[in-house]
Amino acid sequence: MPELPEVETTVRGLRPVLEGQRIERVTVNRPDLRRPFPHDLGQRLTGATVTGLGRRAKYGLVETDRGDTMVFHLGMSGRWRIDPAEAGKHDHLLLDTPGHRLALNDARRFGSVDLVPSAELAAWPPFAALGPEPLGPDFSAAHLAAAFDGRIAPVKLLLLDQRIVAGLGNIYVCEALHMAGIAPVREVGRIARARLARLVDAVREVLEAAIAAGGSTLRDYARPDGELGYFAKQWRVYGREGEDCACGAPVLRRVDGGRSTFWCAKCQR
DNA sequence: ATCTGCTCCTGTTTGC
DNA sequence: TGCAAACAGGAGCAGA
Repeated sequence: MPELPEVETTVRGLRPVLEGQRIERVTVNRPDLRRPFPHDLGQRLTGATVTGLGRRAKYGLVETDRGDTMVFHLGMSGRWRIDPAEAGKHDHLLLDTPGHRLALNDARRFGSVDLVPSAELAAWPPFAALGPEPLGPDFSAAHLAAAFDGRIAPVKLLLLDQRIVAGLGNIYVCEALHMAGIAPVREVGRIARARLARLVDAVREVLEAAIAAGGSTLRDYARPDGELGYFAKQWRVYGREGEDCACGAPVLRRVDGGRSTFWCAKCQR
């Protein structure tokens, strides 16, 4: 599942083959993913030179010299294939530069591609309400305390709220809560400040470890170069229902609205 | 404003 | 063996 670390890994993988390159050809094999591509995507990208790559939350950013930024979201199954040996069944968008072919492949089509004037990115509706980057300076215990104040929702739910912190998904929220010793169902308004500080540290630690490992994988995530990430092996609770936590107690799983939560009732209170 | 629950999509895994 | 149901889940939205 591409969460922040996987998107960061993807961007880092794309940078050497895209930065400074001219997009000579754009092929749209299918005009939409989760929502339609911009109708003039090909026209606006063809001939443009990529001036930089970046990331905001779980979105990848491809900035061009035309004043546009292509914003992509990988959804659940999205990945960029670099110089694929053969056409993939779900290669929805192809970008050809003088040296490489890039294919955006997304079997489950939960992803998106948009073209946004670079100067208006911050005000672009999907970005306008995003919270701070979890690896940035504005994500702190004080920030969480303010965001959680007076609310009764379970902490896991609010950590998934991109308006509070931008970039966490189901996997890393489960992992960070375990690392911080906080139960997923804990009401946010009843978490002591010191524990929020631990949570902030845990979020940063788990994300940085995942980026260092090259991004996680479940089944269908691949790095841009096609190599599978391997951080999955380091998960403490995610996907480990019934196995022993490091403390010896079993890892538990519950499902809310079709979404799984993994935790240890002994370590997390 | 907050919260719950549903929808989208399809390849893979699980269960009978 | 074969087929159906479950499962993965980010984001957006309706409705209470």
